[in-house]
Amino acid sequence: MDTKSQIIYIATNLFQQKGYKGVGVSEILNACTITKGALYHHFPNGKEELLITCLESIDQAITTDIEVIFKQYQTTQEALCAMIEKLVANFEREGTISGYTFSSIVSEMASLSEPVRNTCSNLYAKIQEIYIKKLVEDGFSKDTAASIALMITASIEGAIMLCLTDNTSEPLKVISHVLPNVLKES
Amino acid sequence: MDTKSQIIYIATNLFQQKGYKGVGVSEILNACTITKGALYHHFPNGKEELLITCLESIDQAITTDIEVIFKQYQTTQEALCAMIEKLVANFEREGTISGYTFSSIVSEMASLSEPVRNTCSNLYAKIQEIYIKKLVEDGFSKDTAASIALMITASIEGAIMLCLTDNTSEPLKVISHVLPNVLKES
DNA sequence: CTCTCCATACCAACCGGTCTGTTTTTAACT
DNA sequence: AGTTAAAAACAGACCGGTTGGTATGGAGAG
Repeated sequence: MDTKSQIIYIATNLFQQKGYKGVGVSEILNACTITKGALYHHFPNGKEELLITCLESIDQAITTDIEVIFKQYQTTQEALCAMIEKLVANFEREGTISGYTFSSIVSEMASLSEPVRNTCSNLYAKIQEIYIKKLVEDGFSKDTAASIALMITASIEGAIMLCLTDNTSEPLKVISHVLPNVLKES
Repeated sequence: MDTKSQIIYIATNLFQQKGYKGVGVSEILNACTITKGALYHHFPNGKEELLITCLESIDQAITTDIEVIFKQYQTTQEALCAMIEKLVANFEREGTISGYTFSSIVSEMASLSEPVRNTCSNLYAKIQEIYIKKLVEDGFSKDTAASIALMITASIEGAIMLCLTDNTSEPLKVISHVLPNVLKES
């Protein structure tokens, strides 16, 4: 793997765990066993440019992953269950959700950097698009599909946060059981 | 208002907006128009002690506020609608949710500081307790009440995050319409 | 005279970022 | 194929500014 990809991969993990300000440039350098010259060669605009690149990398990872799962299962409900199960497994294995969320960055940077906020906004929109598409296939109208997709996104993100605070995978499991109620006609 | 209360009040707002690492001690000092001597007199253990005090202050504010609303309305659903409406109004007035969430601190500090993580965990538990109590009054069993309460908390927190990223109050409004579906028998 | 409360000067550590110089790879020309 | 120039990739010293935190000293109240 080339240096740039490695930087992105490692920095992404760090940012997800500790947020933007929580990770120092030198910490990234140590983790990658590179020096400042390398980092500022690939990311001349520094840390924030790296963050945005990482966010786009997360975007790729999340959306393709979700899309794969959503193609495997017939209904939205089944796909959601499988997806959350994967999140739970991920959490129980690594003690943190890596790769599926970037809430720490959102809540930290939304009020500080417009570019970052925008990138995150597009990311969430893209994820919801996948849900909406499947929901429409399930027979929902476009409007209700959009509402449900938002509800799904919100509750999963919130549940992940509760998992981190409580140090249990329970919240995600509970969400998985309650979400079907949202997938009924309104 | 005495100096200590003022520090807590102002620091709480700053922490909610920018997270823990996002706020410098000197920034707090400027906002309070005090000096380091005052801060470290009232909080000898420094910034983290101040944060935890702020979290407990948020706890007080949130729980009493929610409790007032939940006593005003008959059913959980009505109370929730009123509560979210208040959040929406707050967001549209101030451009940010102040006083009702601390997600930025959670996702940032959960993996870094056990004391902070624990404080946050207790906070969320306390909020859910209010929901659960009302839900049991509505006729739900204790187990399903707990599940629903968690779902409510998660979706609201997630919706707040989406509001911040999208810079709209729409997500909260949508949640308000979808949440009733969760309040049916499972 | 003491104790709470606070102001100020000071500190080492670290922050993100720049700069210059060196190595390594690539491309072109003979 | 061998030589060479240019460009990409990187190393590491250096910088001003800021970080959270400490130590000292003074003002005012009891």
